[in-house]
Amino acid sequence: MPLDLIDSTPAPASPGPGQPGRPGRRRDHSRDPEILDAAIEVLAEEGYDGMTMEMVAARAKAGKATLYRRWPSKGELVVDAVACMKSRDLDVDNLPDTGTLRGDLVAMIKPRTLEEADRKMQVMAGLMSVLSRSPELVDAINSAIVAPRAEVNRRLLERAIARGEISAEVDIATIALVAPSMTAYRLLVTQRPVDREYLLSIIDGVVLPAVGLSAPRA
Amino acid sequence: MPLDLIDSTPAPASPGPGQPGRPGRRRDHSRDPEILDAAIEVLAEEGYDGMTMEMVAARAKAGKATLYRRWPSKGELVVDAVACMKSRDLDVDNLPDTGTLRGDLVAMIKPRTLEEADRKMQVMAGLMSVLSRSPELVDAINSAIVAPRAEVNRRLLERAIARGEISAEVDIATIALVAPSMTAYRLLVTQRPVDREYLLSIIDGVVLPAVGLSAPRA
DNA sequence: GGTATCCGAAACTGACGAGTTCCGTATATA
DNA sequence: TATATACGGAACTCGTCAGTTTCGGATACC
Repeated sequence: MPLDLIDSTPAPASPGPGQPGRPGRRRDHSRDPEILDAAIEVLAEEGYDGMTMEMVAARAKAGKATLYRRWPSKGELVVDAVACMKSRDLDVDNLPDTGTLRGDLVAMIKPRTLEEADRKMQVMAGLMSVLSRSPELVDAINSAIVAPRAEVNRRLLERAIARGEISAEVDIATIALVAPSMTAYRLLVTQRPVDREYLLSIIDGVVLPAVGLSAPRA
Repeated sequence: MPLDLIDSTPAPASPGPGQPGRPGRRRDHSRDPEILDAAIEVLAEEGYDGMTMEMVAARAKAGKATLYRRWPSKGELVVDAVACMKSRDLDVDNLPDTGTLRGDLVAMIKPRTLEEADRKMQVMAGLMSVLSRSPELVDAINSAIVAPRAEVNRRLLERAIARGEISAEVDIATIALVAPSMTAYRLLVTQRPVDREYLLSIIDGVVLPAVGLSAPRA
């Protein structure tokens, strides 16, 4: 394995879109998203080492040369693809408010969301063994996958405190990690499905009791 | 990637230690443990795809040919190595009893245990991207790494119920997964250390509140 | 001591994949 | 319509690694 995910050279004074020396310099970046999406798909299915540039090119109906015209290496393509994976999902500043913490948490369980989380975790799994050698990949994954999940829960918990539903003494930071951690573990480690039932057992069996609430008609 | 981790042929009617046709058939399996240990080490450091048979052989001070004399393929060596990784650690039927759930949980935090869990998680990470293609690897990992961790917590929780310290209504199965899930997430996904402090925040911030107990002088 | 067997080391084979080069074509500008 | 550019596709180089073969040396058994 050529384990330098990223070439250490700090970018050759980026030429930019309009190059001086020549008049007609047009670079068509319109197909970049297709390529990045293809990379994510292959990554989720095959993992970093299993993914080949040929697979990505084929999936994006592009030539391998085109990939190398845009990204200097497989590693950089992957980092870019992960960084561009930020979800079309719910945004953190505009979460629906059901009036109760349990309602808010349960409202997060939607097929669309589950499916997207699933995909992200597959990508995660495929990159796992490479993470320890690539700080930039760790960063990309953190801001695209890891951070958003905990942030949502943190907001919901803060709101519950604000409305007086739960005590301000609870360890929000840690509790916000419970669901993300347990779903990731379920999916990655034990290889079992994260379905509505499992999520409800986390909410009603762990999170709510931990903040001093109880599930409805237990 | 040659993604047939295991050759599908079901073992050719295992010759066994004493072969009939020939008189002097001796197979020295005394160095198998060294080789398996070496495999685990390399696996933890490089991941499945990064691990080469040459690395394992060198680490075990053995010849590559010797490896292939004992295991038919890299995949089978890895499955075997993982299966033989069951810890020298505390056994599940003989857990120290401190008299309180918190005491029991905190007593599990020992450098020795942390370190071993760490190693296991590194191996886990290295195998992650391969898991989806190898059911036998999933099984091996489950019984060597995953199951024991939750089992310990389940026992401690049952004991707490038995002594009347916590209610029998709590969702033991799910709560027993909290610590394993959160430590795995911390280590694998967020790449931060699982130290005493983090473990205490799980115990005092999530587990104890979830079962209706509270941390000492919060 | 003779013999059979297993050992570690090293050379070898074959496949595969990253990255490069080349070529015929499509397209946008002029 | 002429020209330049980037395109997809295919052929190429080159390193690496799984798995095999070969060999000289050590060791247990007779």
